Amino acid sequence: MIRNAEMEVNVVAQLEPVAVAGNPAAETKLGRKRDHTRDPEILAAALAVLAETGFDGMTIDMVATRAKAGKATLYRRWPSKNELVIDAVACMKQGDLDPDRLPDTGTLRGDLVAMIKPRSIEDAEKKMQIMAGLMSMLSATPEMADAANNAIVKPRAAANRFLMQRAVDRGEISPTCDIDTLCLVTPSMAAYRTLIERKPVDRDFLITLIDGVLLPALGLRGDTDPARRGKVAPPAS
Amino acid sequence: MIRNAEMEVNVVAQLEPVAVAGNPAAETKLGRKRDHTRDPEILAAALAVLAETGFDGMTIDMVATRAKAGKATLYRRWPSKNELVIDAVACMKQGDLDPDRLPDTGTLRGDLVAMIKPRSIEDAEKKMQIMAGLMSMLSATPEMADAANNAIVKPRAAANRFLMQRAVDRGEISPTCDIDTLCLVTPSMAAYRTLIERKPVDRDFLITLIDGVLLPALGLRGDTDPARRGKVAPPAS
DNA sequence: TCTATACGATACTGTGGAGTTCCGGATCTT
DNA sequence: AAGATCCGGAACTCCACAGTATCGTATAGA
Repeated sequence: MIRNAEMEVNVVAQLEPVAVAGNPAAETKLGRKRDHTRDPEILAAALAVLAETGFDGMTIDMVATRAKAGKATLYRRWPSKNELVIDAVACMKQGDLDPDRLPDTGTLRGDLVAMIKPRSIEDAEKKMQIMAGLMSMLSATPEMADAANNAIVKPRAAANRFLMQRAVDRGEISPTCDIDTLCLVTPSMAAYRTLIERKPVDRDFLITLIDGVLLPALGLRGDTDPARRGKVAPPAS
Repeated sequence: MIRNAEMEVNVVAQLEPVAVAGNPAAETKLGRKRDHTRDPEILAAALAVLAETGFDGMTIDMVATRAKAGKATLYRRWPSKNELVIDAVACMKQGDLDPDRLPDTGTLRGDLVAMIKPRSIEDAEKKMQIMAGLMSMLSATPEMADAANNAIVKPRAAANRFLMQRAVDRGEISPTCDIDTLCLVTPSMAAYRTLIERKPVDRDFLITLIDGVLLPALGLRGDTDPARRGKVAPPAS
């Protein structure tokens, strides 16, 4: 499900022999080279299994089977299940939220509404499933918590912060607003709705958040007219 | 750590012989009776282990040891680990959030601030740990999801809703406010902060939420914001 | 007192998964 | 071509834990 074939892979343990001075055997590697183009496929398989079964329900065999790889291959590249999962989560950054590609409609509400796309919702939902599968080990493995936070929540919060900051810069909202807190409202409440309430994070819910929480808290009047709800402002440019 | 010794215990499988008409053996039970006063201790031990290790890391032996009970005793009362945990979660309702005992200071801000007590924070933190430990199985076991939602989040949201509704009733805030959404802001963001960000949910954070998110969204001016920004429509009469 | 049962403690069984090892075949370097 | 290393696949070891069985002891009712 990961489309970005050139996804950057930061394998935690590279497992390559250290080039020790005076050790000629370490300088040139003979034999077949490791096919690193398969790393992303394996990590994607790990993410898929993780989302479906959670960390504890996931087995290395499941990942290997789904990636059409051998279990030994996985252990040649990652020293343990833990490190494989940490790597998989860390490598799932997705470019949907680059500041360059964010909407720019001229109003904060237009920008926020324009970010609601079926693709974006679906993507967020899958990330939430992964987060749920990781939850139990976050307290025991801080590296996992950091990886999850950096890959799943921070990018979305950063996008919201960017849009809000731009609204501040053009004078739409007051610079005294607590943007750092408010940009976390949507991710937090979407997570709660998905993981605990088990209700869908659909367009209506997100519009409710924007008009009932975010904009009022920023000193703007939410659009309370149901007839106008969901209308996206015409693209700027 | 559960002080309420009279905690109600809804054992899922009571395991008592059904009094079948015509079966004399089922009517009178001989021998030593089961000591049901120990049920709460066992469930409390299960909750403690659950919070510390998560569901998958928790073993029946850990619970038995902490409860100073034998493993067989646990299996005499609950048919499986799953049912024990469901029962433990369902029985953890705590009376700190009765509508009768909620603060009544005359203003919504006063009420919300008055709910910030060290005891309350500590209690919420432990519940969050339990929730994290359950996360991975919520999707697989709906009964668990319901038990967790009912015992952990719903009571707090209900308390917030009660305070906000009272503010509506006395005309402090507009009845058009989306109270059902706003009463979930604090629990959601506290959960995010605890479980993913791994920062403490302290008094400062909660005050920030109240003054930077909740009150502005309800059309009230937060305490820390000196500038009077966009005004929300006055209460409809 | 006698009997049936609960109790804590401990040993035991069965299963499932992490991690390892080996195999035949493929692919790279020299 | 030859040797080294990778590959997928499968068998293997090791261990932790759910659940069961059995012990001697304690306590309830008859």
